[in-house]
Amino acid sequence: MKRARGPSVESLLVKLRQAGVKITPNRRKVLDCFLSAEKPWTLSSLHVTLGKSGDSELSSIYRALEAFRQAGLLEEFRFPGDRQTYFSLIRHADGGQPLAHGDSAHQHHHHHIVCQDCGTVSHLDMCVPAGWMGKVERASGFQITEHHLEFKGICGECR
Amino acid sequence: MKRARGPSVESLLVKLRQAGVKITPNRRKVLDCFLSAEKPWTLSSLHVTLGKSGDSELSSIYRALEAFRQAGLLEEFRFPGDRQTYFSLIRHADGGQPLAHGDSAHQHHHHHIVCQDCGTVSHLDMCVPAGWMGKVERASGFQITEHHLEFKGICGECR
DNA sequence: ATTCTAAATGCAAGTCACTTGCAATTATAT
DNA sequence: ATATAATTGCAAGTGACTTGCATTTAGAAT
Repeated sequence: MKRARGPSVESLLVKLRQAGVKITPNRRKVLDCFLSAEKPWTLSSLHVTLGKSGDSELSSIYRALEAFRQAGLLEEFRFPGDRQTYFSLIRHADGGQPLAHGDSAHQHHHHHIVCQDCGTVSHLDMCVPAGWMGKVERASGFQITEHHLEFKGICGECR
Repeated sequence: MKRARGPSVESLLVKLRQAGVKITPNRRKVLDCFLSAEKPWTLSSLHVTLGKSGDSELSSIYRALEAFRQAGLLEEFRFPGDRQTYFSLIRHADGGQPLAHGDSAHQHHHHHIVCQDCGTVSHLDMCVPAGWMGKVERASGFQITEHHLEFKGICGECR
């Protein structure tokens, strides 16, 4: 599994401040989860983790996720057949700074891949070829603003 | 929007029979929805449609969808931020016949694109380049068995 | 450091989209 | 025509959020 450099704590806190999001002890703990573990989190997994040590309320975590997402820190995604919503830190192409506005279409140059045996979720630091995206736009007549690509497969361990 | 030829009624009924799925009036109506409308259906949209004319029970439609999916007729997918599960007929690459077993990884050569303004869902009869999928496998160490790609954008009408 | 005020929290209750249990029916094979 | 495994209708249950509201608190302004 590849370890990619994510955004710094400071840049995230600045973003939150700018969005008018207050940093409470609970929210700091939620943020730390995302910073410390190279994996997508769910509302439930955060609640299990933070419930023990930090006894955070489910609804507070929920609202923290919403606030973080609206502030542009998190992206959400799902795997087909899975009821839960996953969240992970948005890692910008330049490794920490936000891209210019309007480039949102290709902002997240990574995707997710989940092992169908052990459930491990791995990041994939590559994106579909830009030229292919152009083909999609021409073929569909749509102007693409977002795309979500998720993989299932069998990881190296399980093979 | 492109109109692609889907599987024939007969081939679908054969598949269901083979899977031990009985064809009841209700299930026939569900199947007809998929055959008549070039769009993904949800449990709820089918219930609204069939509730009026055919007064089908929600749970029966639910179980029909499950049976159809297990028999290999339907695929399910979701759009991030959308709570509902969508279903659409699996349209094989050759336009009606199932592919050889083992080719499931690249069986569904189409994806979906939803307009963020009007909500229209359109099929996209193309798939990521096979060479790129190979790159993904090498980069991740995973053997890919499934991939799901959904787009959001602005359709020709809304632009 | 103290005050102020918009935000966040805890708790409880509500919503939505399924999902299941079970007794009564019914599509199919024989 | 009969047997029987599948399906149905109805009701109840589950999981994952999502919201309302009174109370508390982070962070800005003194």
